[in-house]
Amino acid sequence: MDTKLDYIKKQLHTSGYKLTPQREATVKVLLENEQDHLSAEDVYLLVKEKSPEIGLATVYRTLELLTELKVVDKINFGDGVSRYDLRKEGDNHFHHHLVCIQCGSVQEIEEDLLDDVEAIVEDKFKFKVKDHRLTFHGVCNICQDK
Amino acid sequence: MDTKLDYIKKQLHTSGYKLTPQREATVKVLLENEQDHLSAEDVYLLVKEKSPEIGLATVYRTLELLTELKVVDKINFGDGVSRYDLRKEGDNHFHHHLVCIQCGSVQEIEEDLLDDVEAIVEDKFKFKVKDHRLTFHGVCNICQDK
DNA sequence: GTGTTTATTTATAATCATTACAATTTTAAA
DNA sequence: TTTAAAATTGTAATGATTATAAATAAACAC
Repeated sequence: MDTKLDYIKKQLHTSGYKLTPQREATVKVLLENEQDHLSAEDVYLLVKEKSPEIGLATVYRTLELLTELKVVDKINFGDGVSRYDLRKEGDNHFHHHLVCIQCGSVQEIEEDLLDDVEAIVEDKFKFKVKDHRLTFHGVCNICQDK
Repeated sequence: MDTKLDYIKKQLHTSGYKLTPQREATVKVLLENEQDHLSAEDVYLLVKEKSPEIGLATVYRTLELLTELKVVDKINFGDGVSRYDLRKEGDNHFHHHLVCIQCGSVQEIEEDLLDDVEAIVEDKFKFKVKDHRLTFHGVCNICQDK
């Protein structure tokens, strides 16, 4: 059931970090809001509902730690706040995002779109690709129907 | 000779903005440092060398204006500052970037890598693509030779 | 279990990039 | 030139994030 949570716990443990109640609560919030792109403040407020004693700095530190462990990706849509996006277990690259310039919605897509492109980059520029970030800006299907 | 500068001046004018000495000085700095990815603070310091009376707020406002006019792209490499990247005249999308995770260098590439990918996104997700941002993280050719 | 060392958390203060503000200056056009 | 709108300046305010120091909790040897 809770395989994702277990996976993340194991990641923490094997990297030598402790599993504190605060870290567990933060991870649970991320798992319960997988489709959203929460800011640190968002996460803080949600964690606080269940664990009111948590501090904002702890949430920041935990998110930074999870980023380092590649459990989440820290992303930025240009609105001045960092957002955190849970990676799929074993995924080796970022989700791609479709940002609607009319309604602001963010859709996440999982497709492997860049295999060919990465091959070109590696070959032509002798650049060893480890990861990528791809965001499209445009008009979502809902806004197109207006 | 100064076609790019002229082009930008025209863009300002046709959009109803005035060509002030501060704006011109800012644009010149961007043109003289095309390969770099300058932060607002970087631009401010460079402009100040030639035009010491300029204010930081003016640089911020000018860069914002140029972003709006699509003369520059505001980009973010996750280090807490926005950087500004001059677009090629008539270009309709962002440069792509190769960020080296070892030495931190940023290489800019101009290739049209995403035409096929955009077609897939438009078709499969009914998302009308207007622009995109693509960054690769990996190891540059210099660091590979170590 | 007790004590000890180290990691973690907390609350708050500090930092840093960016934006807002009010007063002043400049621009462009009548 | 006069004038009205636009732009700039210096500074203050904002807001996200990070650093700090004291307190707490965890792991581990004995």
